[in-house]
Amino acid sequence: MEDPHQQYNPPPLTSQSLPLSLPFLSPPPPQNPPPPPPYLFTPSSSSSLMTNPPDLLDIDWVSLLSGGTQAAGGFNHDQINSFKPMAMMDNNISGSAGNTGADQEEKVGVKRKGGGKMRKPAASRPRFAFQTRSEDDILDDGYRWRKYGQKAVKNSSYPRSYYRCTHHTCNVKKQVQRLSKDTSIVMTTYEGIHNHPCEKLMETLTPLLKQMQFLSRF
DNA sequence: CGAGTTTGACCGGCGC
DNA sequence: GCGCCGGTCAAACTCG
Repeated sequence: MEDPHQQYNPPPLTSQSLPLSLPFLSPPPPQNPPPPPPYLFTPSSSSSLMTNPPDLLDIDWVSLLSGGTQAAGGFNHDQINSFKPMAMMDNNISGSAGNTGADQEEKVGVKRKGGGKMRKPAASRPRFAFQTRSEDDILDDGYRWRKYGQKAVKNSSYPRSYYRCTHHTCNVKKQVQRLSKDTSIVMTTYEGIHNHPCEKLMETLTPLLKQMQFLSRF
């Protein structure tokens, strides 16, 4: 099948062209009612989304994304070549069988070996795909991931790797695949929204916070 | 020893 | 119905 990712060839990423809010970087704020979907680029139609995201150009996305240093949980944005918002693409991301969008907690009880896809009807989770120009397949986004699978993909000489967020309450997944057409580019697809703070961010901040708490007692 | 990776098996959806 | 394919599971393995 066609690689749907090829349908959109975003321009090289500049400091002006990153999405405002990324679900895998920003846990949903404690609001009530729940916050709007994390993908803030909401074009009038999904067809225009891929070709010309209109609302992305006047914001310093890199600053927003990186949150300071990479060690503090931001991307190494030098790596980021381009992005493609997948949230509107729903079941279009990969696979002739469509994507699962399956929440594990949505399982219908039956446990079996080898899994297979647990489909979740209609309402799929937000998805984002990034193209990064990097020799490393793994983009350091500040979260911790555990690999749970790897598959050779048709029409691609490189396997696709499957990762899950290691946080016990978090169900975010990502897929990583190097493009066979341009082997310097890695396509990373995120699925879902982290419901916890960035691990590295917390690692960085925790000592600082403790020190602040200690000092504030005086 | 726990956490993470590897890898073959398994499953469901889709096209024919 | 069958085969293909993508996604997931889980046992075995590796690593720190």
